[in-house]
Amino acid sequence: MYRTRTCGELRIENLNQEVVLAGWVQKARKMGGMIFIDLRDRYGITQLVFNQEVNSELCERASKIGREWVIQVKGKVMERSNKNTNIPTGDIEIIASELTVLNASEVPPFTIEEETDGGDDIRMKYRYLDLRRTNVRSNLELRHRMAFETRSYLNERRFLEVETPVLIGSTPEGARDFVVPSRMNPGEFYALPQSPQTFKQLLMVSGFDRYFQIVKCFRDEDLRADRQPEFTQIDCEMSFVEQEDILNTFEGLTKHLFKTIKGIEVSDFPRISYDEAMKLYGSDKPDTRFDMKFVEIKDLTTGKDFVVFDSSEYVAAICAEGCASYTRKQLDELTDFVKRPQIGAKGLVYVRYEADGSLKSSVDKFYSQDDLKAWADRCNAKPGDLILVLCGATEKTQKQLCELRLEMGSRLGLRDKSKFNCLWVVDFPLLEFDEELNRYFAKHHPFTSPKPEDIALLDSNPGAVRANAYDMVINGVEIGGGSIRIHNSELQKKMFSILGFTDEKAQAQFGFLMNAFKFGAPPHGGIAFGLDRFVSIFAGLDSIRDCIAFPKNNSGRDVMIDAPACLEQEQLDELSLKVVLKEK
RNA sequence: GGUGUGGUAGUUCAGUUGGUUAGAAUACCUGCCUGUCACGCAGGGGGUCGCGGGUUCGAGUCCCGUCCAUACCGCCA
Repeated sequence: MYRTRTCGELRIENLNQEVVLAGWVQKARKMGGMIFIDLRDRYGITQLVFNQEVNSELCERASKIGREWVIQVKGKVMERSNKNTNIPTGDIEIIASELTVLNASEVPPFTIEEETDGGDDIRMKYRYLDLRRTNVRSNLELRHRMAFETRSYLNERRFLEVETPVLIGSTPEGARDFVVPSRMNPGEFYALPQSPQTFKQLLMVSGFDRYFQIVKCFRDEDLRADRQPEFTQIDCEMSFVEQEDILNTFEGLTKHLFKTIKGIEVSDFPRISYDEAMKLYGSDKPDTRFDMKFVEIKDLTTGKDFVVFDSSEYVAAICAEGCASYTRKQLDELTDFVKRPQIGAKGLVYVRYEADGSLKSSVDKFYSQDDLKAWADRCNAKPGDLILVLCGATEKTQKQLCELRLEMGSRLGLRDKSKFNCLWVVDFPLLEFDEELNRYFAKHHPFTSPKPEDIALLDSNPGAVRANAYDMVINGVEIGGGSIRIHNSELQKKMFSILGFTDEKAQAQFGFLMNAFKFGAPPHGGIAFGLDRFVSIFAGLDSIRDCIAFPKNNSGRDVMIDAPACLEQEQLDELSLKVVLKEK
C-alpha cells in the first residue's frame, strides 16, 4: 500500500497513529540537525520531521530531497510544539521512521505555490505542473461539482443524457467550422459540431422528450479571454414546451447551482426585452449589478445652436454618482477612453453637478443652467454627481455608451465579483440585416421560431419580426441562450428562403431535418449554457482558460503539446491531401 | 485582417538623456544552523537583452522590418 492517509486529513485526534503518506515535496526546510518537509497531495499539506538525533541515516537521506520529488513516508502523528494556524493540519506533524523516494524531480521552472512566480506563458507550457497549484486545481474541482449538480438536477427531472456525433457535416451558416479530412472518402471532409443543434432536434422528433448533454463544441473563430475554439456546453432540449416552461426549468437549474455550490439563494430572474436592454444599457447582455441606465436627452438638447447634438440622431446620458469631483485629468482619461478606435466616439460631453447646486459642463457656451438642470433632473442626478453624454447614430452610440457605463462601473467598484445578478433577455429579433451582403441572417439560428403574432410580418417587414428566443445573462456575461424551434417543415422552408437559401441548398444542408419534420415533429425548444463561462463566473475568474484543464492560447495553439502541427507526407498521402500554402 | 501593451538571468521584473564589466528579488548550488513553516546567516554559479537590419565613435535604450505573447475591435447563427 502506497499510503494509508492523505496529506489533508490528519488532525490532533490522530495523535500517535502510525501512518503512511505519499505525495510531492512542496518545500524542504533544513535546519542543520533537523529537516522539515511540507508534503503535498490533492487534499492538502502535512509537515514531516526528520531528526538527526533520532535517526541520522534517515535525516541524511532526507537532506538530499528537492522540490517536487515524489516520496513515501511512514511515521507517527505527533503534536507540534509550534503550531501553524494557517493550514488545517497545522496542529500535527509526522515524525518519519521510513522514507522511500518514489521519483526524483528536476527543479520546476516556476514555484508551485498559490502565489506562483510564473507568468501565463510558462505556466501554460508546463500546464501539468500548473495544475498542481491549489487555486488552479480548485477551479477544476468547482467545474466538476457544477457539472455533477447539473446532471443531478436534470436527471431528477427525467432528462436523458444522449451523446451525439462529433464527426458531422459542415454548414455555411454561423461560425467557421473545424474540418477533418476523410481518408475513406478522398476529397471529402467532416466538420466538428458548433453545437449538437440539429441532432437534439431530431431526438425530439424521436420522442426523447427531454434531452441534455454536457458536450464539447467547436468554432474556428478568433479567440478571446472568454472564447476558446473548443468549449463545453450544457446542451438541453425539451418537447411539448413553451418559452415559459424552458425559462422556469433552467432558472431552476441556475438557482440549484447557486444554492448547492455557492450556498446562495438567488431571487427570481427579472425579464427584460431585447429592445429594452438596448435602450437602457446599449447591450443585449447588460451588467445589472449596478444601475446607471441610459437617459435619452435629445429633445432637451436641440435648438440651442450646438451643432454636434443637433445633427445627431441620438443623444443620451449616464449619471455617475458622486463623480462631480473628477479632475480635468480624469475627465480627459474618460474622453480618451471613448475615443479609442475600439470604441470610436468622437468626443465626450460632461456635466458636473457641483455640491453647491451649480452645473458646470463642457458645453456651457451653448446651454444655460436651466438647460443643464433639465438634463440633470431627467437623469435623477443629485449635487455631487457627474453626467456623461455621448451622441451620434443610435446603435453605434448605444454601444459606445455601454462601454463607458461598464468602465464607470469598474472605476466605481460596482462590479463586485462576489455579487451575482441574473436576468433573462427575451424577445430577440428573429433576423439581422447584413448591409454588406444585402441579406438577412438569423440572429440566433435558422431553426428559431418567430413569435406567432409576428409571423404576418415575415413577408412585409422581416426585420421587425421577434423570435421566441432568450438569453440568460449573469453579471453582463451571456451564460446561455436558446429558443423555441420551428417544428413545421413549411415554416422552416419559408425561413430558409428568407435567409436566401435556394430550395436545393436548403435540401442539401438541412434536408434531413426538414424531412424529419414531416414525420410528426413535436413542438419543442431548448437552451445551451456555456459551462466554461458559468464556472468562471462562479469562481470570479477573468478568463475561462483558468477553469479549463488544458486550454489553447490566443492563437489557438496548445503550447504544451505544440499543436497544431504539420503532417508527414505519408499521412497527407493517405488522406489524398496536398498542402499548398497561400502566399501572404 | 486591425489597434494597444509587452518580450532583459530558471522565474518575476528594474534598467534614467544612447556611454565603464547589464542589476534586484526569487529560484538553484555550496557551507553553517535542532522548532522551521515566506526559516535565518555566509558564499557561489547563472545573460544570444525575442530575431534581422539600420542610424551612431558607441544601441538593452533610437529607427525599420519580423516573430512570439496578451487585451480588445472585426469575427463569434
